[in-house]
This record gives sequence, structure tokens and C-alpha cells, in this order.
Amino acid sequence: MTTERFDPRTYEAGWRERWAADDLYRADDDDPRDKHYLLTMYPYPSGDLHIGHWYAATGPDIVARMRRMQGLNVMFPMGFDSFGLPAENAAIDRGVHPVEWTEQNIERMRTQFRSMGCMFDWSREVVTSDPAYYRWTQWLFLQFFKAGLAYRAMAPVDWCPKDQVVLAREQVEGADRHCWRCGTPVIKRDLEQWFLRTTRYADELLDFSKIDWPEPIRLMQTNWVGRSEGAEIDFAVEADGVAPIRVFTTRPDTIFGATFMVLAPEHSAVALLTAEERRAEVEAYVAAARRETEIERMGMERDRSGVFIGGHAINPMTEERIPIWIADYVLPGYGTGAVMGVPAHDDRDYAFAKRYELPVRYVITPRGGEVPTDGAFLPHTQDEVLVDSGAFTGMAAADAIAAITDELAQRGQGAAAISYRLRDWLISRQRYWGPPIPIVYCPEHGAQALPEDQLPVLLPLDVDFAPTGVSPLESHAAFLAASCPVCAGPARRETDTLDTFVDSSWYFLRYTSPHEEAQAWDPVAVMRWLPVDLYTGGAEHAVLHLMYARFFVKALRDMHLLDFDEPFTALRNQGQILGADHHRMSKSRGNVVNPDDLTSRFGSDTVRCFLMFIGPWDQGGPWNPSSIEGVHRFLGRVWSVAQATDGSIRQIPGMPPAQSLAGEPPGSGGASPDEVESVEEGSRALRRATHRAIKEVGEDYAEFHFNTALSKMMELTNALGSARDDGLAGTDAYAEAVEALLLLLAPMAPHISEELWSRRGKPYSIHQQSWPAFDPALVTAEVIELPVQVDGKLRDRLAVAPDTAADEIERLALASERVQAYLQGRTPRKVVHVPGRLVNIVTSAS
RNA sequence: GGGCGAGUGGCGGAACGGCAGACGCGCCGGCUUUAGGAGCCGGUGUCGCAAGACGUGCGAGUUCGAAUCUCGCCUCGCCCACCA
Repeated sequence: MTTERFDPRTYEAGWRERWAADDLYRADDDDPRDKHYLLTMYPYPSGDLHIGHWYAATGPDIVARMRRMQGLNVMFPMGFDSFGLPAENAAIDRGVHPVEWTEQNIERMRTQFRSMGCMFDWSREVVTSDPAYYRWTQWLFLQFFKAGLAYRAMAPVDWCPKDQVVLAREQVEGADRHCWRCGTPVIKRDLEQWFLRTTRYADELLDFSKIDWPEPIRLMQTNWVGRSEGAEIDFAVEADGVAPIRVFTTRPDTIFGATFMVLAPEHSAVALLTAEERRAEVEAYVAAARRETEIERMGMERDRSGVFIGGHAINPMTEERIPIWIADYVLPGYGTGAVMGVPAHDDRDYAFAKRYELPVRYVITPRGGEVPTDGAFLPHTQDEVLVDSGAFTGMAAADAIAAITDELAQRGQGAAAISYRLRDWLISRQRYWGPPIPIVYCPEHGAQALPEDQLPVLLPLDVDFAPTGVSPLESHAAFLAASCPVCAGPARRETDTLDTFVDSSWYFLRYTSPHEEAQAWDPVAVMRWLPVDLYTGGAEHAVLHLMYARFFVKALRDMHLLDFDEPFTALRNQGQILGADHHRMSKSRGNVVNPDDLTSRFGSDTVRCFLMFIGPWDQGGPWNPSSIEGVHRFLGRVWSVAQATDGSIRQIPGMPPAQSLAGEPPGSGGASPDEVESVEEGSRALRRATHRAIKEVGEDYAEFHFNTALSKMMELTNALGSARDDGLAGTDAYAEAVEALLLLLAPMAPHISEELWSRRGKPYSIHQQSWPAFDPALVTAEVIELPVQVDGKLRDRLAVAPDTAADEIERLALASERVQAYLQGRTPRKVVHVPGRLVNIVTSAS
């Protein structure tokens, strides 16, 4: 039999067409088998799929395909996160309307996605900029509004001067506080904006006990929420009719050392407490702090600047008068925006006190230690006791925290308190390409939610996109005109749109019933499919999408719209494929790798396998296609071994002819007893290789260890090559090995496995076959090689059956000539025998 | 400054505390070919003719045994960054 040359281009597209025509990957709601919802983060339709999209999608596709073969009803949907700034920038730069730009890109990316051969269920596709979708994004906003979880407030917010838009705190990155999208340093502005009350769920967001998520992501979210336990303490002030100032501290045990107080420049009591003669200086400082960008404010860190405002407070424990200062190192949004200054035990307060010559008082020392006499800072240590602290002197600091808090509570001057770094999520955007916020402003009745039957609030198409710092919708008269839901009088429509992260906070719900017109989702379908069993995507969303989606689900649960606590039961992060220059792929760097060139040369299967072979999937790495040929050769070998029959023993040129049974069925009368023997031995070895591969590849896939899974399939293929050369090609063991190999390969290389499966006359489709089972009795080798060490150094190997008795193995090890040579007559002190692993003969004293 | 992670051949990377370098790339040699390429066969951690010795960023430790565990240091990457 002659086999055709291996050329994936002759069959790949044909199989994809057939799978699509047959709806092979459609997930049926009514399927009685156990559901498995496997989700990978949907992309922004930027225009072209790059190699990173392939990398991200292939991993979960492999797992989805294996789970399906293992008998689960798998849903693996895909869609597009299609609202957002790039579409609007394209309109500004090139005059293409965002609608048109987005639709063209989606169409193009759909085609590219299909060429990957992933088992996406396209019948469930979701496009967030489609009015049929954003209508329900708006509806969800209204539910949050009615539940008191969406509110509008004037606040100092981060503003990107380039994109002309506010940003959520999570969208400001890096030491220089730059915009996540364009990298421009942000500035602070006071603006009236819409927020979602994420802080209400701060504590619940810290609970990961119900989900299997990677440790780094859990840590990042935990740090982002930033829970601190401590106390709030009231300091009376010397000003008639002014309420006491409340500070937050994690160290109430240091209160006897509080020698001054610092307020954030933005603190509401500053104006009330400023002495007349200091007013000009204070106002100048407040104005300066307000104007500073974040970076400039960072730059002032070394200066540790501040201004004494002239007022005084009373330390509730020492009853001393302490001066009140303002300084920009105290942040308005954290705790109470006011701190007690304890210079001896807080390095920031210490630097401030040094600069302005404020008194340093030591109230805690390491147990048995002395207080510094040179006025130096005393860092926090494990075992500390209070000194110079009234009735609390001598108490362990750890105990004093509770004791002092109790004392203050009894006096009505304080209480234990918890503070969070998490801020509410700023969701309004002054841009066009997003869902309009469904609110109208009535001169009479203020901000009013739009009645649900008026949704969707459609984006008008005829707008001027030039960025002005306010939404382009602001200048659209027809859009602005609305009527008040309360009095029906003329009202003005909200012109800000919603952050795209609002869209992505619920898309995984919409996939369950994407064509639902009367509601955001069909509750029965959501109950059937959610939560997502396994979610994959980039770790860069740790405190963005992944946190927002958790918040959304918890809030919707409390509104009785959902009945589960976490959206994503398990999470796996893929690594990033960097450009060949080790930088992030970007059009501006010109290091983007286009997969289309590779697939047209090698076919999709080779590209998929190569990507999975680069290294551990969660690690990523720089792009280096040098070994793609090797992976292609591997598929070529699969092609050849899968089509070998007993007549096709290859003569290796220049080699002695293989010991062969050419032309004769194996084991038949013509063969000599030796040949029969060797075929039987070879078959047994091949079966063991097959069953070991079945076990290990399945385990590797489940753990996302695709690189080692592929290496094990390569080993099985190499074993098949040798078996063929040894004349085993017509045997049952050979057929079993080939069929197992194709089934194991099917998730990673869906086309070639389908093609070869079909060529063997097996029933369509390989992707609907059951995952192969392994025989536990066949997963270990018949004979194992046991290393024998003398004093930890390898000296010999024993070839023994796995079930050889321990004392027999030890006897053989000691009897070994090589071991005896190394023992040189010494008596072993000890023999360490780890069954199945090694024997170590110890002679030296330890 | 804090937190997390990672350092293994020329390269990508394998190794439940138990044979370091699986699998692949590259390279070397061979077969085939008019030639090149492709394909196939063999070799390939370092030093050494060999026996052997040495080898997982550096330095200690635990252990019969450490790439793996512990401590200290160095380098790189990511996240956070005045959070009281």
C-alpha cells in the first residue's frame, strides 16, 4: 500500500466545513449527560487574531474536547467584547464609524477563529455592542441602581488626559500611575461620576474557599481589597462646635506616642480648624495638592511636606495638646483621611516629625530592649512591650491593641474598626462607544432611572467623535432630549457610557441563552450551566475583570437574580507569548506574529501542537518558531505509522535488512519460532507503551501540561515506528496503539486525527468517540531497571520484574560485581531500598 | 520599599526528596540525491584517549540520598506602592 504524502492542506479545511455543517460542537441544553461549562476569555475585536489568541484558545479547546470524549456535555462558547475605545479612536483617526469598524473586525476574526479548528459553539456567540446585548447591560445597571449599589457622586477621580476619559482605580497601573490603555500618566480631577458599590462586598471578595483559583490571583485580589484591622479613635479638638476628629490606626497600642495629628489636605474639617493667621498658607497647600498629578505627588514623597494649620487636638490617653497638620501623605480615600502621628513607631510619621521638628516619644520597646537615646526610629519587632504608657506600661504590645481599644470604647472615644483599600468601582466613561447609562435628569426630580420598557437606550449613529473631554453624546440634541419618568416633563439624558468591564461582568451568563429577547438570561438555562466549571484567560485581569465578575455575581445573588456565589469554580491562567524581541506583541513595535502565514505553510494542527509544545502553558515565553519543523515532522510520522500495514516494512537503505515477516501475517506458519517470539515480545512492549501513554496524556491534559502530553505522544509514535520496522504493523497491538494515539491526539490536533481515523475506516467523528481507557495492569513496564547506588553514587543497574521480593533485590544488589568492586571489602552499614525506585548501599559513617 | 514567582546543556524545556537533561530544536557523522533541500539511521551536558571525575545561579544546612526541602545572598520577571 502506498500512502499519500503528508499534506494537511489537502484535508484540514474540508473537515472544518463538515464539523460546522454537522453542528458537531453545539451544546444542547436538554442533553441528559453532566454539563461542563468551559470558558475562555472573549477577545476585544482589534482586527486580527494574533498568535497569542491561538495560544490562549488552544489549551482550553484541548481540555474541552477531552471532557467531551469523556462523556460530559461540554459548552465552550466564544464571543466578542466589542465596546471600547479603539473603535472610537479608529473613527477619529480614519473616519470609519465604530459600528462599521467593529463589524468588519469581528467578521474577520470569526473567520480566523474558525481556521484554528476549535470546538467553539458559535450558535451561542455574544457581541456586547449589539443592542440585543447592551439592552440587558443597561437593564442590569438599573437593577444595581434600584438596589442602592449604583450611585453618582462627586469625587477626585483618575483622568487620562490623552484618552479624555476617567478611569477606574483598577485601570491605573504602575509606579507612574499611568492609563492601562495608552500609558499616559493620569491626573486627578474632581468630577461627578457613577460608581458601583464594590466595597460592600469587600469581605466576601476575600473568601476563596469555594473556588480553585491560582494562588497569585488570589493574592493579588486579597492585596487589592487590602483589609486592615485596627481601631477608629476620636480626638477632641480645640474649636467650639467642631466635632472630634476620627482617625484610623492599625496600632492603637502606640497611642501614648501620638504627638501630632495629620489630616489629608482634602479633609472636610481642615477649613474649620485652620487658624486665621495660617489660612493663606494652608489654602495654598491644599490647592497645590489638588493640582498635582499622582506622579508629582509621588515626587513629593521624599519631601514629606505638610503645613501646620494652627489648630490643636487632645490625645485621649495622654490628654496632651497636639498640633494638627495637613500633609499629602495622608490619603483622603483611605480610613478616615486622618491619622495620629506616632513618629517613634511609624517611619512615615518619623520622617515628617524630623522635617518639622515634632517631638518623638517612645512608647514601645522590644522586650528587654532600651529606647534609643539619639532620637532614631524604632522599627516594629515581634516581641514588644509598652513603656511610658500609663496603666498599660509593661503590657505586651499584642495584648495592648485590644486593651487600649476596649478602654477607649468604654469612654466612648473609639472602637475596633476595619479598613479596606478597595474603592468603589467607577463605571461612567465620557466616551461614545459603550452602553449609554439609562438615566435621565429632571430639573424637578433629579436623576431618575429610565423605565425598563424604554430600553435599550440606543447609541445614535450620527455623532461627532472629536474628543472634547465630555461624551460625544453631549452635543447630540435628539439624544439628549428625554422626559422625566416621574412628571413626564422635559428631562436631559445622561451622556456618559458604561465601562466595558461592565459588559464583561455578565457575558458568561448570556452565553446560556444568547437569543433570549424578553430577559437578560433564561433562569433555567443559567441554573443548568452556571457556575462556569473552568475559566481560562490572562492573569492581567486579576483585579479587573476577574474581580468585577465576582462582585457582579454576588450582588445579583443578593438581588435574587442568581443562586450561586462565584462565577468561576476553577481558573487557569495562560502565560503570555511575547514577541521575538521579548517584548509584548504590539503593532507599534512591529513584533506581532500572524498565525495565518504559519497555518498556510504547516496547517492548523502543526501550529496548535507547536504552541502547546513551547513549554508549560501557564508560562508563555518569547516567540521562537525554530522548532515548529520538529512538531510538523512528528505529525508526519503519525501520518506514516498510522497507515502502515504488515506489508509496509521499510527497508532502511544502507542498513542490514530488518528482521522481517514481510509478506506474511505475523505469527503465521512461515515464521521461525524466534520470529514469533520476537513479535510476541514486541507486542507486549507496545501494549504497555500504549496504556502508559493513555494514562499519562489524560492526566497531563487535565492539568494543562500540554507540553509533556505531546512529548509522551511523540514517544508512543516513536515506539510505533520501531514496532513497524520490527514487523508488527499487522498485529492487534499495533492497531490498538495507532487508534489510541489518534484518540489521544484528537484534542490537540483535531484534523489529522479525524483524517487518519477516517482512513482506517473508523466511524465519523473521532471527536464523538469515547476517551480511551487504560488497563492498570499494563501501565508499568515488564522489567524495570533499578539503579543501585553505593553511598549515593550510581554504580550499577538491576533489571528485575516489578514484583521481585525486596530481600531478593537487596541480595542481587549486594552480589553485583560492580557494587563489590566499590565496596572494596567494606561491610555495608545500611541498605536503603525504596521499592521500585532504587537501592542505596551505605558504607560511610554519617 | 513590600509581596509573589523563576534561575537546569548551544536553545525551548523534562524530572511524587531517589538514574539530572525525557521530548524536541540545533549541531556532528552516515545513507539516499547530479546538487541543494526533504527524508531516514546514529551521535551529542562538561573535562578526559580511557577508567573516571565534575555538573541544576552562589554559599551554608537537613537527609542514606537535594534541581526539588530550610536559611542567607545574587540575578531576572510580575504585581502593589505614602493604605496609617
